[in-house]
Amino acid sequence: MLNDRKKKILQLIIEDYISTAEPVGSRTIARKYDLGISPATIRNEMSDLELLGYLEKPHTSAGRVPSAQAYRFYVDSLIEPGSLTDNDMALINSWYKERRRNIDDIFQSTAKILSRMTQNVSMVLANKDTGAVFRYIKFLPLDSSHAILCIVTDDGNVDNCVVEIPLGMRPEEMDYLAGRISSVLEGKELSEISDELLSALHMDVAEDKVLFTSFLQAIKRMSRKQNEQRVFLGGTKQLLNQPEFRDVERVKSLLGILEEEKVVRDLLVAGEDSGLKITIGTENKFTGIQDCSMVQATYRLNGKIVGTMAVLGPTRMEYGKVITVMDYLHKYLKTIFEQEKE
Amino acid sequence: MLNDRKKKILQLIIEDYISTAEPVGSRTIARKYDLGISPATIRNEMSDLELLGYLEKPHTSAGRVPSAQAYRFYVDSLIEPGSLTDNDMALINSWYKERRRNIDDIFQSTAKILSRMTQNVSMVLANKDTGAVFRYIKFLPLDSSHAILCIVTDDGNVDNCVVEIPLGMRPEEMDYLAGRISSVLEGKELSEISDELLSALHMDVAEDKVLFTSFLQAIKRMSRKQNEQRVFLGGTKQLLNQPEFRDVERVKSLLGILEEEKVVRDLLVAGEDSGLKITIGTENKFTGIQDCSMVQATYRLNGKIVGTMAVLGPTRMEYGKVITVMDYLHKYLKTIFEQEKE
DNA sequence: GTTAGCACTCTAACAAATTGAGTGCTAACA
DNA sequence: TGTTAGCACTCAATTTGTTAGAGTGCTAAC
Repeated sequence: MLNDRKKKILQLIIEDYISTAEPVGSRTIARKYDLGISPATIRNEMSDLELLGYLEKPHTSAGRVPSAQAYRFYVDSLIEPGSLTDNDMALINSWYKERRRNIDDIFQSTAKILSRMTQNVSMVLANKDTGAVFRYIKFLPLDSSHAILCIVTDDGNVDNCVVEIPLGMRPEEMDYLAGRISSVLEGKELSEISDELLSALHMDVAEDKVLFTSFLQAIKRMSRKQNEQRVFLGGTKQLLNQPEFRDVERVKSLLGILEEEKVVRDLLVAGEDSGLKITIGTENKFTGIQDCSMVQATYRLNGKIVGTMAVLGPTRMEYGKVITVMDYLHKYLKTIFEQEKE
Repeated sequence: MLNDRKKKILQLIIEDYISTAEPVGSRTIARKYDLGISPATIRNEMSDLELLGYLEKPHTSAGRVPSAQAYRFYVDSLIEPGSLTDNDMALINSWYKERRRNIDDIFQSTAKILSRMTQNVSMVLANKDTGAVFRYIKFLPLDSSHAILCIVTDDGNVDNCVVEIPLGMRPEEMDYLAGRISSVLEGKELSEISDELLSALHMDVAEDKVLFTSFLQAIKRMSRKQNEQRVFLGGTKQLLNQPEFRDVERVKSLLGILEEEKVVRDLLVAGEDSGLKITIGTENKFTGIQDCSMVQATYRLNGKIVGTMAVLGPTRMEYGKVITVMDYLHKYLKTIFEQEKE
């Protein structure tokens, strides 16, 4: 185990490196932070820390740089939970208010805020299965040959599509049909409306084939939408602010990965189990981001995963800040979602 | 006026520079393209072209580079209309099919395709005012204290929101209210439903204040959505492929501009009048992109502007290819929109 | 255990030398 | 008169050389 002084020195080196991106030398530590010991002593300690695998030298006469192991130790043992400044909180709140018309806007804002606050790329995965329950369908007349089919769920969502009215069908007949379909599906969760159920229904109302096909498509679309996971990215531009990404090639390769929605989704899903997950460098098994770190937080509502958010950046990342921001966003979202459900 | 040989040489220089991004020297031209004249002769011609303002020298002993004037001449007189390869057309068609669920997806795909085919940033502005006409509103029951307010327009769009039912109000009363509002607004274009009209309506039904406010919000939102212009960007990542943007600072500054949706919208609206508009370098009056060129095509349906698409990149741009691609997309969209309207 | 002193190392920054692509001019040629 | 070979000249880019500075590791003294 490291003694207190080693810990302290290691912490200072890590934090200095995080903020400057420059290798840290013994004199820097002695000058900047008053530890009451001379550079030579610090040098000896650093030499030990290097031997123990916590520090690395880019070359003989540069300062030292934290290793992945050092970051791991840092996030596990050294980091102290911080809190946001009032200013930051006010900023976040105002950014959320900027544009909030539907639930997707909230996720989009979260991604944006996360990246702005951390100067890194952010990813938000929204699980949409809110367990909405089918209520009824209804046909609204449009013109002589078309009607609008509305599917109403108990969360107040309405999906609709235009359907053609079969020749000669009267409004009462359509209402009757709507009633029959409704009574069968009433109370079912959208996600549990299976193909079997629908085809059973089909037998029942087979006479009105055209109309039923339209209905089938609409309900399927709605249930798909319901189960859909959506990915929101934020701050891909922020990458360019990080000295690690001064090199255009590196930017390109990372952006290439982020462009593949499927990859991002897999990446996020892989880390969903634990509440807060921090992967440093090669701890992450996805190729292409193994020189990056990722902090991911998954949030649940009544035990169900609602979404997960992550920050991706160079291993030299402000882990403390990231965690603090995520924590705040987490709480903020919680309030919003609970309020949404009433 | 330029004689044929000068034209030919200028064209070769421009095209060589477009494809290599390197200043073009007299020997290169003589070697690559068999004009039957020696480098010395070409040198004399180039010297003339420089005097005439078509060529510029980065420095004494580099080759020469086309001036803005040269590009202008090129797009006006030298460029010959090309056509897409079968391969490209197949690619475009498949990309369009990839994801097409609603009208926005089409615009998004257009932006994506445009950027992929041209290796530059693309912008698509979608005007949404389709001239939809108000038909009627309808309340759908949800639970004892809530209903869903649906606003139906003649194009088959339904906007909906959950409203609270005033205590003690019976369904018949709500239907009556819906009928009254509907009869006043029926047949009006959403964009012409003014505040005055709504407040006049308010006088009329003032007794049901809570419900009416909800309705007001919904109709306003719908009319806003109707007039909304949406901007779709594509291929901001492509920037990094252009040698002109090897410098991270330049990338940052351009991305900064593209991030401001309002700026992009203004930029696109400014060039909407003409069918095809090419601005080269400082011909564009917007600051920040004056070292870029922009090719913009505006498409109309029945005389009304439906949208406009543009490609933004370095002045050294494959104008011919860009125009060809846009032309194809234009035709493709036309088919889709006409089919959409039936 | 701590520290001052010092030789040693290695990069980054700067300067000087070299290379090579390209031009402009001139004189000769068809 | 238009074309071309030849040659001196220019200038950025590359290479090579030099220096300064930051940092280390070791040793000996405290």
